[in-house]
Amino acid sequence: MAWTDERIAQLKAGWEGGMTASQIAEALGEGVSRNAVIGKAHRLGLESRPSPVKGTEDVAAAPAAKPVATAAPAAVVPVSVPTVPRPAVAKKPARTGKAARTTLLDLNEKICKWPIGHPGDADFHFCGKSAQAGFPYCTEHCLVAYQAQLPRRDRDRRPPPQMPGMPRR
DNA sequence: CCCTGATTCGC
DNA sequence: GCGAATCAGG
Repeated sequence: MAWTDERIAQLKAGWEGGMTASQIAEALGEGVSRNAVIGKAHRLGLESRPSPVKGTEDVAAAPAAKPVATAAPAAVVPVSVPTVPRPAVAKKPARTGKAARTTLLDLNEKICKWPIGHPGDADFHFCGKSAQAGFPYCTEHCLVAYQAQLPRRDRDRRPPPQMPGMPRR
């Protein structure tokens, strides 16, 4: 897939907004690897977000003039917001703002689909953490979703509440 | 094992 | 220019 202006803008927005390379790759859609994102980010000169592995050192070496550029990117990205349905992700955590929420459009096999809140509510979203391989949820929510069977005598045998209009078995 | 970004290098 | 493979680390 080609790096159109729009996709580059999306990449920049994500990168500067603090999304990880793989998150950006997922947001950009199928066929985009995190390597592609990182490679492109570097070629764009967007470089050097503190890598967990590379030292953001500068300890005694730097003579004071290191402003610790971690300050908020201020007004990040108006991007070129199209008037048409956007494929995914319009998130910009805005650093100090609220966390990026995972919407329906962000979901894929690798993302925890545990719902947070109620559908229809403005703030309804999904867990969004990395799903356990082979499961629809992250480890935390797998623990909730998949529980070991209790011994029969310990189990609550009352029938579950019946929803109105639900067919009876 | 999961993940992170960085770098290399054949295409 | 692109990105898979690899590296190096959490």
